[in-house]
Amino acid sequence: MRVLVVEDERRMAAALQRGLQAEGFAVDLAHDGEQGLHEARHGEYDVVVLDIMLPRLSGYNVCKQLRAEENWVPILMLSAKDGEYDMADGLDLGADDYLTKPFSYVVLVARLRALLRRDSGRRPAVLGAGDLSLDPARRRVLRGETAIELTPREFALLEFLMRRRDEVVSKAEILEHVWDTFDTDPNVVEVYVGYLRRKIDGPFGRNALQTVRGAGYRLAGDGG
Amino acid sequence: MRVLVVEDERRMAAALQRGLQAEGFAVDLAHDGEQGLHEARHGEYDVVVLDIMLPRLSGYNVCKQLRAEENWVPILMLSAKDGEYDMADGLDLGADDYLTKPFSYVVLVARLRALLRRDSGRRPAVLGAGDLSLDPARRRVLRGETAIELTPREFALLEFLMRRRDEVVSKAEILEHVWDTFDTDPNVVEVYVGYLRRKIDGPFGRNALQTVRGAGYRLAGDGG
DNA sequence: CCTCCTCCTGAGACCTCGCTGAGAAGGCTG
DNA sequence: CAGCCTTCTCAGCGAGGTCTCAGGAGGAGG
Repeated sequence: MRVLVVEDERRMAAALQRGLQAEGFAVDLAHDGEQGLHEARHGEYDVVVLDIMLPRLSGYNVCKQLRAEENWVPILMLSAKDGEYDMADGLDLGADDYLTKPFSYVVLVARLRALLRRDSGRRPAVLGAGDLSLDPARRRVLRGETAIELTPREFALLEFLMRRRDEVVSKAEILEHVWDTFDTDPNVVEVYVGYLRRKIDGPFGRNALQTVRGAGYRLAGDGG
Repeated sequence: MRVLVVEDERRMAAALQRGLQAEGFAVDLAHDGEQGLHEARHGEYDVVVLDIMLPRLSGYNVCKQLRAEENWVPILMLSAKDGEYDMADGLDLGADDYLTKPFSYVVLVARLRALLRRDSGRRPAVLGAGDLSLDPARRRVLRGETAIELTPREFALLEFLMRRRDEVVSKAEILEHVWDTFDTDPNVVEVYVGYLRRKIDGPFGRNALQTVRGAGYRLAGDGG
């Protein structure tokens, strides 16, 4: 899941970046309104966290501009408590949610998750593929009744594949969303696909995670 | 435990915040009905204290709206003595308890604790996990028959984990709910988990409080 | 059948995360 | 003020997780 954080205050931006990355998000930063608008337009983000008080172009205007361009990426606005802007205005302009500073970090994460859930047509809380199931909130994976232990990286990879089950996803795409880089050796994806297979395919070789030569990987919707 | 206080009168709001914080609650404020509704919807509160007389949207309507949305967070209503609304109306609308102003601060805390204890009537007064039990009201912890002495911080941590037993909770979440901060060094959580383990795992090493590397901690429902 | 290329995998280096003991700081009690 | 308790910080360590590398299997194309 890719998040764009538009925030001029460096310390706050860095703290958000670290925190969200720890939660498994891929985080990009923009430090003023113009840069933020540019990134939001061209990057493919699942959600944007947008401060209101920004140099060059206020978050208020960034939001207005994006909506005017028919860009409906979910936006969560941040405002200072005594801000000159009323938060209700923010919602009127097309923001999906707002938080007042100082806000709690866990609340931010919870609301981001809520936005992501809402946006994609009320995704079920638990992802499934055949008798394979993954619960992002509880961070749990089951094959039938038995739990499967995954490392953080393995979990992020499986979650990404399950969200796009039956689709072929390229290694570049996987690197971008799960590793948050694009110039890394794609071999690391192969290695982790290998790890995952050993864990999710169970004793008698299913084939949940298929290789599509020259194109990428596909997670079979029936779980193999 | 997180509390949302919706109260427009600044002095009263500030007093409640200070007082409840001293009791170990994490307190957020909202100053009008709309803001309160918004916060209650999106924040993850364990209980909401809701004044009836509010600008923009009455507490009465906030409560009605929340219940209409299937949001069952425990609500304690506050009303002025001569209010136009009857408390019975409040309870009809789905509030869980009410207090008439002027109320005694001690009574307020007691009722909040009561609400948390029953958690809208679905949870027992005493939290349990195997032969581990914790009584929030009496501030007492037992492993089987033998009492365990905990410091306030240790107790708060264990209570939080027991309320969410079997779930994986991140260090950030723990910091948020038990320490009421989010940019603190997470090491303090590790240290306190260590303290707790030494006290609750007993002489021959159970494993009630499990580490989920890269994700957080889980309190096993069977007590280890 | 041979060659090229993609993908798989075991080994191992490296680094991060979580645990722990030591102890400083602050508050409360006697 | 001394002694005790609680909270929190810090630094070192060990285990576990991540990633790189190189060799090999096997499909695709000639």
